[in-house]
Amino acid sequence: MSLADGLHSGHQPHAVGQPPTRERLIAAFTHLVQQRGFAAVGTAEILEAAAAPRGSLYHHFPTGKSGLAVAAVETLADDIVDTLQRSAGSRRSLPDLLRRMADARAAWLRRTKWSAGPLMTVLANEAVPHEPDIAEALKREGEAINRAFTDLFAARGFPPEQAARNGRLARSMLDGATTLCRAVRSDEALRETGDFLATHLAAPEHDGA
Amino acid sequence: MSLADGLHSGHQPHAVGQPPTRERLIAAFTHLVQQRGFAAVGTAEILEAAAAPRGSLYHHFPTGKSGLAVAAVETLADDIVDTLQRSAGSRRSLPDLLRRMADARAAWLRRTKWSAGPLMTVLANEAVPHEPDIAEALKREGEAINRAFTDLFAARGFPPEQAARNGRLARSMLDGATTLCRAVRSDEALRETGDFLATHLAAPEHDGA
DNA sequence: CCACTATTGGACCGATCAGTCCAGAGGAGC
DNA sequence: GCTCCTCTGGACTGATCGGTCCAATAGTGG
Repeated sequence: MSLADGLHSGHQPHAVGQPPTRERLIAAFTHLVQQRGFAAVGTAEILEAAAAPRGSLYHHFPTGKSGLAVAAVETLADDIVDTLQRSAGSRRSLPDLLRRMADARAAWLRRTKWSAGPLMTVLANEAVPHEPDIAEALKREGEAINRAFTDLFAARGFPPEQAARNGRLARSMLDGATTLCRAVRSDEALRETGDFLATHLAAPEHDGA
Repeated sequence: MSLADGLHSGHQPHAVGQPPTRERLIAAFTHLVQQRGFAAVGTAEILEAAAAPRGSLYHHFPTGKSGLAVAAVETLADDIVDTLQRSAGSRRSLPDLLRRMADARAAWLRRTKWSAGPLMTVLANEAVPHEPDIAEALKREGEAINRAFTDLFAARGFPPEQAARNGRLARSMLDGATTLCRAVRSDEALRETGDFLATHLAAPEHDGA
């Protein structure tokens, strides 16, 4: 339901080489909200960035801005889960994979000059109490991502319970370090987190619970 | 410069038993922004919660909402640093202290029904790129908190470099778990993080860097 | 070629936004 | 008691907000 579902009936009147309006809206929303947050980004700005008229937004997302947010969260979470599944099936070692995740985030922060944060983290910090649809999407997709992390650890030989725990820990450590790095404008915490994940979370545990 | 600095000259015309306007504004701002974010909270709402007229806001904070945010960040960070310093001087063990921090956050999230996040995390996720004053306050106060965490580890016998690293890791893990718990509306990740901090970060390291 | 429907384009709306301005209130120092 | 100055109270403003509405457009199946 998230990608290229336009095959149930004809009619894709967008210029070739350009993604259809719905996807341009999602991309523009994601980009802007990652930088400035949900409430601070107006629909006019999203529309302009997506080069779409106002009517299109409310055609594709009848519930408006919050519907767009839900779609953006779903799209992004699908991407993340896909990437994690591909990682789980790859031949790389777990320490290597975890360190690469931290490195990738650090590189992203540096590239964007610390101006962008992870979409779901950004939304979780402002939309939880008063936007039920977004809160539900965050919960649902967040759990899906946690499951993908769990599978990653399980595929490397961790027993189910430990895999689930370490998956949650890895995710929250990466997100926490990302936010801290953003606040302090330094990638130090992410580099340390990568090291720490690789050396302390990646090997099946010796001690008990 | 942050508390009870009204002694340079007379004139505190507020009703006894009620904090002065400036502090009521900071408290109202902090409370509201922790729940819904900086951009989503309007000045009118802050004013109403603080029972203050509009003129007072721009009297105490000539730069308006962002000046209020800076003061709120400074006030809160001072509190956090104080608490950490008191912890460092206490007789409690480091594992105990770390676990208590995680527990305290979990209890707070449960009490607020997952509707509140840490002020600095909330602001870091929306205000960094386009509000230079707030960004600077977050950087400055964030580093002060990191230093307080460092001192806590150093006071328990960690060599300086390890203390700094573990301090940053502890902070980012706590913040990351808090955000994740908020998104998923469960305190599981925070409880696991408390355990993990206590068992893996609290004892001076055996292995090299 | 004729509906039909999905999509676009944009005018328009009331509400709300952050911020300005200034007239007083009222304690403090002389 | 007069002056001074901090602080309050609130009317006001232009801009912008998210959302509604509908006419025009343009592919598609019949």
